[in-house]
Amino acid sequence: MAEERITLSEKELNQIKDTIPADIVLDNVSELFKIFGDKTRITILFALLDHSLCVNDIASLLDMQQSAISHQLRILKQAHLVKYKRVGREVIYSLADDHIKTIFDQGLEHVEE
Amino acid sequence: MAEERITLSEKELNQIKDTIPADIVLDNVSELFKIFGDKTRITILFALLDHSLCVNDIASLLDMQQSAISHQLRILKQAHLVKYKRVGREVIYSLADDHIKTIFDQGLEHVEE
DNA sequence: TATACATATGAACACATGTTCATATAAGGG
DNA sequence: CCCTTATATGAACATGTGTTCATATGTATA
Repeated sequence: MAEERITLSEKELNQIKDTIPADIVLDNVSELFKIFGDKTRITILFALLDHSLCVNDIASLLDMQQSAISHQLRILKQAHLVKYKRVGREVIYSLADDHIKTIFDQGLEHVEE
Repeated sequence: MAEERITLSEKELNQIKDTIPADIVLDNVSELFKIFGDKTRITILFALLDHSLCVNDIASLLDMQQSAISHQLRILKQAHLVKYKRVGREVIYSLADDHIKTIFDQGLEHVEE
């Protein structure tokens, strides 16, 4: 009986390799998801889906210290996921990107299975 | 001049709180994204988008040790992101879910801005 | 300008995470 | 049966991460 070849040849491996996104893209995508992969941050983003909020209100909503929220907002800022404007003493944060909702919806769908 | 109220009242905060998904959902969604938030894992998933692959071939593709790949596959298994079947000595892994591609596409879109 | 309020930030700490190494388990071939 | 190949797994280790605490910065108001 002819042996069934399971392990791929080098040529086949190279063809598959070509279908995988470039290294830099993999870095950026995993970096993006890493940011979503924290409960505090994703809760902040969900809260901002429909409302612009100042830091203290976010801290109240999540029942967390203002400092912890500030640290996380800095991370979200650096990833261009939120934007902000100063209004008097307060700083109002809002979402920077429309993809976020779509990504979350897909995540929710997967989770709800 | 009437003071402009910026900070939200407790009532308003509660209304916003109601729009945020339940705690358990936030746990699950952040857990899901946390899994995507690792370059090795997301590369494995990209490779599996179009092909079923055995462990060694995945290790070759990523140029990583078999052990590291096995550990990551276990995590992907536990999250129901991949499924597997044993074929002789080999174990063939494939994607378990169709949402994955959609989520990745959105992630790529965000990154490519 | 002194004080209070809102936010940001650095250091420290505890905890989580990913890889490696060694080895166990599983299966097929001689 | 023994040997080789394929995969899984536990322990150890180094590194990364999120929160807290203390404090700095920025802004308004008395």
